[in-house]
Amino acid sequence: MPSRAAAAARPSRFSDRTPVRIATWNINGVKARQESLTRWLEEAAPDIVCLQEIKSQDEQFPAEPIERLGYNVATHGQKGFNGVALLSKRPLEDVTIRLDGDEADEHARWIEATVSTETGAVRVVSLYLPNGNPIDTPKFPYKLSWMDRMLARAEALLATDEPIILAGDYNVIPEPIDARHPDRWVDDALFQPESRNRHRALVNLGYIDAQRAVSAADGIYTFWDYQAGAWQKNNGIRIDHVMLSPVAADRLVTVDVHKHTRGWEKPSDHVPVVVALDV
DNA sequence: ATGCCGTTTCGTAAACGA
Repeated sequence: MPSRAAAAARPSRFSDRTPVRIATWNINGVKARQESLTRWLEEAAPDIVCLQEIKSQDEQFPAEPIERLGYNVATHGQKGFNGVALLSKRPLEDVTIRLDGDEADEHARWIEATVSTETGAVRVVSLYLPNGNPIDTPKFPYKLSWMDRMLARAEALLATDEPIILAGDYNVIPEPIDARHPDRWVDDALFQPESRNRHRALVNLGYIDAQRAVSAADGIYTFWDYQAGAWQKNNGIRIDHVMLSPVAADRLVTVDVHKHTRGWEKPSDHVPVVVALDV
């Protein structure tokens, strides 16, 4: 009676509701990836999607084909690069953009919204953390100050009762096991102690790395460079993360990396990460 | 290794990414 055994093994804290599935995906250009995005939305059917690097202004964002699949759309774009978006089958409420702490920062890297569920509501953030390379240029201190601003916002969000989901391209390799060849990243902004320490500070605030809550395995990657046959050699890194507040982590059911999309024609260099929450 | 590849832009070379 394997099915009965599986049902009995299900932790009792989970309900019989269908979990809410929340995804993050750096699509590296929403217009270039329009077909892939539609295909993936149809096959994966996530409830909420956090997109990064849409590389599109709000007016140019191809919302219609996405809305036709039943999604509401909120974007925070800019011309040429950066840009984040939220897609949700349920309405996106109280949408806010930008990260507090630097009025002069014009980069489109942060969008928040509340989505109501059967039992309450969740606050979801789609974030695109600065790359920071090369580290001997102003780009690296910009990354670090941006992370300090993120930590302040993350802490403020914990004061609410709602489960918080901070999902996106963090451009941080948290640990050596998150890279196929960690030695090759020692001079890179993604693997600097200052970057990793700030990511750990997010954990110390109480946020849980959803992937690490379900698996301690190495070899779990979300990005493979277009160059030098990185995908063919499985030379990957794990830099796309879903960070959950304690209340959200208590409801975590599964985490899946949709690695197969990296093998599609004209792929993004990142793949989606999908978490299921019983909320 | 100032390289590799891919997207975008007042474009056909340069900026940006990781």
